[in-house]
Amino acid sequence: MERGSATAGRRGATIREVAHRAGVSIKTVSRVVNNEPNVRPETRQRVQKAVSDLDYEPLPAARGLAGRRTFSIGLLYENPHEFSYIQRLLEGAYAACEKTGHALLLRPCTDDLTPALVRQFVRQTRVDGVLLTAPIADRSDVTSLLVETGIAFAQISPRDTNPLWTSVGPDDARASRALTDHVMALGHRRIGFIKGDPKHGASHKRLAGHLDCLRNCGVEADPGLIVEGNFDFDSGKRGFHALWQLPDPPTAIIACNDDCAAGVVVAAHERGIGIPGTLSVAGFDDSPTATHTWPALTTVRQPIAAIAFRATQLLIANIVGEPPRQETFESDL
Amino acid sequence: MERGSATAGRRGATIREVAHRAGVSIKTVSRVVNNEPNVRPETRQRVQKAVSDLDYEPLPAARGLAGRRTFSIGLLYENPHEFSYIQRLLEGAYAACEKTGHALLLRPCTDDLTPALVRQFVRQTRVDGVLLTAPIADRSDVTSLLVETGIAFAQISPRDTNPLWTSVGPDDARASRALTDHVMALGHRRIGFIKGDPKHGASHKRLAGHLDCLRNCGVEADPGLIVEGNFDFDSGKRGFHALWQLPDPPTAIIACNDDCAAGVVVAAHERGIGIPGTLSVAGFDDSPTATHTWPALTTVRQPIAAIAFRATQLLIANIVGEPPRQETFESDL
DNA sequence: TCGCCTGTTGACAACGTTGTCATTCAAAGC
DNA sequence: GCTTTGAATGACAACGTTGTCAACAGGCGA
Repeated sequence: MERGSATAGRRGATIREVAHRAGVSIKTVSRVVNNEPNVRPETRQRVQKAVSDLDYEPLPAARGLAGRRTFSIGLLYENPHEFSYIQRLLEGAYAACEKTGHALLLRPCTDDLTPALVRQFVRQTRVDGVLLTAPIADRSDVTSLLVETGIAFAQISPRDTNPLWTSVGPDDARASRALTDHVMALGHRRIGFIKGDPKHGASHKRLAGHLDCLRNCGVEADPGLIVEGNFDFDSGKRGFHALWQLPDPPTAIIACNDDCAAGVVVAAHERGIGIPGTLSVAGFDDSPTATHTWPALTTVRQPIAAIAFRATQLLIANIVGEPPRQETFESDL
Repeated sequence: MERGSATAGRRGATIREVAHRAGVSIKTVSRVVNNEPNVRPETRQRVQKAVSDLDYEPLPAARGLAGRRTFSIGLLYENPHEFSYIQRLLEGAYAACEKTGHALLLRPCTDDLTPALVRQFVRQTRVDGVLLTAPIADRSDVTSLLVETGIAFAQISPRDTNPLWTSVGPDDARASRALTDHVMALGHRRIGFIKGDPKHGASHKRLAGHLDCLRNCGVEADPGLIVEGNFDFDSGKRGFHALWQLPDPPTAIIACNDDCAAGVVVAAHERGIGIPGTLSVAGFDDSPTATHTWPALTTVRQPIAAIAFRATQLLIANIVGEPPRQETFESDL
């Protein structure tokens, strides 16, 4: 037990250690950290050096207790009836948090997310655990940071599962097999497939499921029918054009998600191609796009909110000592 | 200064007051509140009564400091390139919070939101301030609760502004005038208008702007051309049918948002009506739907992220003592 | 020269909870 | 009847920061 060890351990330096190193009182450190006036520039600089040397970050709980403010903002919003992937995710995660009285802290990211940013987030907020959504769930630099820091996390829809980590996701391969099966039952044999963003594990699993199904049905896969994509509308348009210019174009196209499928539909319309007469289109996600496109897409319903709910539950259980678990959800057409 | 007043003031009861009322030690109260074992059922009950009598809610900061856990979960997600209204809202709010080191706590709501739930949220999380998005921003029961409790808040896209409260929103009336103007410039004179959800201030402002523009152009408004709606896809389909069965149907339809407009487009397609040949359709929001519909909709781009960013900035400024402000953002076609 | 500010710094007591350990009391075992 | 055990309870010290107030130094006007 290295409970009250003075040498800043895993738990991070305290204001007292910073004060000691800078040769000032804790109050002066507090003043510098909070940008208060009446500190000699020279002293201020000395404190700032100590702060960055020790990588000091004030503990929000202590600040809140002493200063009577939490440095947090609540955001109330009303979820419309039809909502997007991320809204469903938030919905599920919040529902699980609410049950146990946990707060849900948001951190929207862009694709230039670095481990340093994650580190800053967890250091600053001191969250008990972190939910990693795809594709962040597969960033090994992020997961290893969390493992090192000893912060619990759960992966949502990761590419690979790890028996040591908590993860929840849909059974993408199975869903994809079912979708391809459905399309083949309609009589299609030349089926185009537009891949999703390679950063997402789902993209690979969906392709694997598709190929699997073709093999099972004794249809030889034509590599030319499989084109790149990245989950967005434009990649659907591009995918359509790539497939349609083939000498022997497909009679059906499966896109890796609904936005992409919508791109296919629009591109086909622009070329005057009848849907579903000449070309059938299917997607994944059951997003609003699927029903708002004309004609409505065939799509796989993914229980996103339920997945996020379960992942959050397992994460919280893991925080209080339960072993990690890996679960999979079924989806239907 | 009623700093350490023993009589639970605005600030809420402490564990000590609960203990006193129940005639036990604070440790026993702690045990009951945390559902720990080894408390006589009778004692437990007595404590629970005191807790509910005093409306006691443990202070997260104190818990966090003493117990070394924060009861909060971080959620990392990557925003796709095209995203919905709420995602843009979160994006903007988070950006402002990040600058000042505030955490963003989420609270998704449904339309049966009660002041009691809001109360519970602010009591439990002790946020410094709250962002109210439309339509919650116009819930006078919610705002008056916050005023009474003395919790700072900012309204995003409220129906009415109040010089005492911080609010930020788009200039809906002006945007609507511009859109109607645009449609009329294309030569349309019989323009259908599908209203938005009456709970949202934007619905009323957009209608007002529309009527305003007609009046300015010397066109008499036909009440039959204005039908009910509620912002969703289905209400667009219903709106279309209502307008199309008129003896003298419109040549253009303006829907109060893009989802609704998408409903119009699909319903028209189902009837085999050419767009934009026979009927023109326009919407609001510049949501993904607008570009993913075929043909692409005319829509008004609303700077949602910027609005949320500014609202959050003003809220934080207000928390530290700045006076409330009301601001408006322009939008373009 | 003597106060009197004003700017800088620190000592110390909150803040409200949980963890640790001691104490009490009743039931069980001999 | 006397110890032993374990459940129930409480006293008290953390936890890491900010608010309050006192102390001190140096500059300035009277």
